[in-house]
Amino acid sequence: MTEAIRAAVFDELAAVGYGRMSIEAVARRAGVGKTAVYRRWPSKLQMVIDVVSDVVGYDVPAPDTGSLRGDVRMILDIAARALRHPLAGQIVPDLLAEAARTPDIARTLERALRDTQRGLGEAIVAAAVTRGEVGPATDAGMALDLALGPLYWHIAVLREPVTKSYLDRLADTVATALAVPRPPRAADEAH
Amino acid sequence: MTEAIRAAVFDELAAVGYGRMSIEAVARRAGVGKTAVYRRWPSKLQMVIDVVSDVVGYDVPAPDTGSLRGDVRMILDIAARALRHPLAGQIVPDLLAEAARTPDIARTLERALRDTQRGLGEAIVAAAVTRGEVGPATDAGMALDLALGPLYWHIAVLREPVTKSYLDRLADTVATALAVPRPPRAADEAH
DNA sequence: GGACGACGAAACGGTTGCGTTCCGTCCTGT
DNA sequence: ACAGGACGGAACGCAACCGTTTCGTCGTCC
Repeated sequence: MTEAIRAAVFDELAAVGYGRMSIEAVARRAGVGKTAVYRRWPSKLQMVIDVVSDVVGYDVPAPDTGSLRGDVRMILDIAARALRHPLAGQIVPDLLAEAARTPDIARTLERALRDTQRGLGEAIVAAAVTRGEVGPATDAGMALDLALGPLYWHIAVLREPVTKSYLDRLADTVATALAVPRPPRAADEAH
Repeated sequence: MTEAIRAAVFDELAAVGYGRMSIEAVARRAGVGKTAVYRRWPSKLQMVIDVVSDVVGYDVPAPDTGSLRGDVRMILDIAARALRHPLAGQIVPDLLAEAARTPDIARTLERALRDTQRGLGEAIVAAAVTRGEVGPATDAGMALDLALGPLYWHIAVLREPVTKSYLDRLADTVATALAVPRPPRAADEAH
């Protein structure tokens, strides 16, 4: 029962988005009376936050492939797989947009994204540091930005297909960029 | 009059999002009767597409600072300035999410983003190639992904402040990553 | 200065969703 | 076998919007 409603929330979110989603429609889709919904959650916002929180409470295992490039490639693969999922691919951008005007949603996504993500980045960079692949001052946050940013941009913004080859090249580039020692600040400030 | 309505569309888009936006609310905000709106556009979708198309018809001049790093930095600055604008920062992610379920919106954004963007990337990379900063096989698409992806990720997804220092480091990293000759494919396939 | 067009305001009937209440049924636990 | 709880369904009054129509008032052009 509760499971049917949770699934219906996802389907409805994907179909019409958070803004247009109505509790009536969720109940209809789940095949339950809306009484059943109101018995569980006091509002649309609370319902969505609860349902979404449940799902994003996954724990991505820190990859350990033995090389920075391999680790980055694995993270890219996991992220790409998630974003390619029809439901997630539709819901994530939607909630992201909604987060800009609903602090509770922003907080939920923040916990989901930033916290789990930060740990991942630090683990990967730390491993690469001990391996001697990158310098000890390497910025883990920047590393993840470099990897996930282009991926998200490609999938969610440009909406172009992401091929294995693209992921390979992206992982290559990111690992290389991080491995290169800080350049001697050639051609500084303005042109 | 028409100008007031256009402005109201933007404000309303930012305030409640495309999904929740109603023509009545737009008319109310613009201080006109909804008759005036319906006289101009047949539907909410057409109205939004028309209004948005008008604005994104800008022409970003191809930067020419004399160095790849400088060109990248300038593009990052322009993009960051645009995304930091309260209206754009709210509206862009919203329309992006809506684009996933409304082909007409997707097409509008595609023209706006991909086409103007592609030209920019190719111009910058071409200039860098003639300067000898990068190899002739450099992928302009990947170059832009590398620059704009992390920026968008940082601003719109992580919602963390983007400092000048961050943009500096990002431009540095991107320029460096592109400048490095393709590595000898060390440690290939799986781990 | 007279005609025409665009305007706002208001109202139309219809739909959808809100959050709540009530009722009759069915399932469960004991 | 019985009691209690959760269920679906229906209806409540209320509000917002839909897209259209009507009407009286301006402003503008010739």
